Amino acid sequence: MRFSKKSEYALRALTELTEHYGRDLLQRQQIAEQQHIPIEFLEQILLALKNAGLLASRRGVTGGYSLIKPPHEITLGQVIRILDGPLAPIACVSKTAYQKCSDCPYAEQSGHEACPIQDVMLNVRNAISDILDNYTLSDFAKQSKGHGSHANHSLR
Amino acid sequence: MRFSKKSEYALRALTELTEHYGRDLLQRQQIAEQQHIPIEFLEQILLALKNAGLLASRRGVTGGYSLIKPPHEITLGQVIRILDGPLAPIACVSKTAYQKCSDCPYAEQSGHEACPIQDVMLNVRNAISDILDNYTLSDFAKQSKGHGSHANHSLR
DNA sequence: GCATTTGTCGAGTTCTTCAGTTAACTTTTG
DNA sequence: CAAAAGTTAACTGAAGAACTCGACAAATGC
Repeated sequence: MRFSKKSEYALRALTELTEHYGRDLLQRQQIAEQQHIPIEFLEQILLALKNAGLLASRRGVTGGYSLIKPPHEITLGQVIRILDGPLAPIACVSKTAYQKCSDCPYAEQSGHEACPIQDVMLNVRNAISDILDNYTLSDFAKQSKGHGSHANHSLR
Repeated sequence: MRFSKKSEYALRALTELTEHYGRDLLQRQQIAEQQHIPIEFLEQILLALKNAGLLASRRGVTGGYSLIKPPHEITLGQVIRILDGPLAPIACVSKTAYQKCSDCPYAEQSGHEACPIQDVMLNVRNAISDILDNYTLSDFAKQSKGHGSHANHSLR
């Protein structure tokens, strides 16, 4: 039940980019060094984030990447879905990529008796996305600076 | 961010075993047929559950498996950890299998400035285990019978 | 305009895990 | 002792994770 390195690296790279938001461009190499991420691997992560519309880039000697949207509009859920796919722990409870369980004996019978597993897993999915879809990059940056000042609106 | 088939099959097999708790033994084959699980794969799952102390077994012609503990004492969290390992989405927030992030620039510095990622991921981990460690096999069975009667104590 | 520096793109590589299979056991019962 | 069950370990094929490489395209600046 792990997130991939891709997601983790993406979040780390985005914290760097958040700190430079509205100011200057950051180059792959700078990010890679700051965050100890293999540069060629980071490259494809940045590309994915760019294709997803989160980053802008410029080529050439003064090139680099920058956030294209304000940090408080980018949620961790968005980022992780870009790199790892849906958050749901099993496919039959995914909102973004639902798939009927092929072999579950409870799946889609006529009387549509609820699958007990599906029921819990939906709770799990919702708990995860409640946190990750309400936590933005700006929350991130706040915390890494003034450690402790974060409101923690993801847990009651 | 998915649970494995092993975990899913384990939960499905355990619902069968829960229904027979305190009565008779269930054989691999019966479980496999009821739940459409490949029998040889199911076998290693049942073995893992047995080695973890959840099941008893008997060999021979009248053999089979049975729950060794009452269903209300077995949580889904226990089961999933047996087959999939820790629930934590990244290793540095696992209670059962903590590992220091090797490359994270925030990890364990002298002033131990908190890692912002670690902070959110700990919330995620706790949200998941709040659900899975409080949901037992007996909750499961209740729901698959009288669908809808389950108290749902895992979400507020 | 050519060299240098950066990003872009596609493919390849290595390693591990997932999901399932096979085969050689041991134990129990009739 | 044969048949039916569980036990154990090893094996395999496919997929995914985590990088790596090489050729290319655009921007800069002398």
